[in-house]
Amino acid sequence: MTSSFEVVAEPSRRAILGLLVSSERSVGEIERALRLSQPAVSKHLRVLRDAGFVEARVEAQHRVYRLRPEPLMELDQWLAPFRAYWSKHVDALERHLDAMKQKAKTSPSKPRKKKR
Amino acid sequence: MTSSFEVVAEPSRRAILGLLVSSERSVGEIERALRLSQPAVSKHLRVLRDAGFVEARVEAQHRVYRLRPEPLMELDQWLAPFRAYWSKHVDALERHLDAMKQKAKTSPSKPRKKKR
DNA sequence: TTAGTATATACCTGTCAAGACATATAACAT
DNA sequence: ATGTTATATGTCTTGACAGGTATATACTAA
Repeated sequence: MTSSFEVVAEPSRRAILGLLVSSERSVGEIERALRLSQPAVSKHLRVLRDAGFVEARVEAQHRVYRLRPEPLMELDQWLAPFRAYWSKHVDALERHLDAMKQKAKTSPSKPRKKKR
Repeated sequence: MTSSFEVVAEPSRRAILGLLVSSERSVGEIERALRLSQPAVSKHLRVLRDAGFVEARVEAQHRVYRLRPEPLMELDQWLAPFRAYWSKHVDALERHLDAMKQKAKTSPSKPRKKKR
C-alpha cells in the first residue's frame, strides 16, 4: 500500500474521502453513512492516515477525522501532463464534455460517435 | 478491474501511460523502455485498452498504441471537489508548493516566503 | 510453402489486500 | 471498582492480480 494511487483505488476509501470533503466526521458517522462494519472503517482510516490523506483529532471518546490535501495534490500533479495532452485533442475533449452534458440532463444514453 | 482508479493504481501501467503521453509506441518499444517481459506489457495494454485508456492501430506487423483522454479526464473530475477543498486551505497548499520547489532545485533548504 | 518477427493468450504460482469476527484498548459514567 | 461506548487491532479466509514460462495467433519475407 505504498502509493497514493493504490490508496484511492479502493471504492470505500474514495467514499470516505468524499464524505470528509464536505466536513469532518467521527468513525461512527462514517460507519453509518457507508454501511460498513466498524473494523472495516477503522482499517480504511488507518490506511488513509498512514498515507497522509486524513488526520484524526481526539474529542472525548470520539476520533474526528479530517482531510489533508497533500496526497490528493500529488495525484493531481500526476495528471498534469495528461491535461496538457488532451488539451491538444479537442475533438475527444468535446465528445467527453457532450457526454457530461447528457449525464447532467439524465437523458437516455447515446452511442458515441465512431472514429475513423 | 472495473474502475479507472484501479487501472492506474498499477505502477507499470502508469509508466506506460507516461510513455504514451509524449508519443505513440509499439508494444516492443514499451517493452524495452520499461524492461518488462513482452507478455507482461501485452497484459497491461489489454487492461488499459479495456478501460479505454489506450487504443491500438495495426501497422504492418506492429501494433501502435496511443492514449485516449476520456478515462484520465474522469479521474480529473473526481479530483475536482478536492481541488475546491484545498483552495480553502491555503497554508497547506503553500507548504506543498514549497516542497515541490525544493525538489525541483535539489538545493539546501531555504526559508519560506510569507504570501499575501 | 517455410522461417522469422511481433503480439496475444493460457496456465500456474506467490503475494497481498479486503472483509468478517473476535478481542483489545481507551475514555467516560455510575 | 463495573459497565458502556467508541475505536483499534489480530487472525483467518477468500479472491484478485501481477509476473513468469510456454504456446498460440497474425503478419511479413523469401
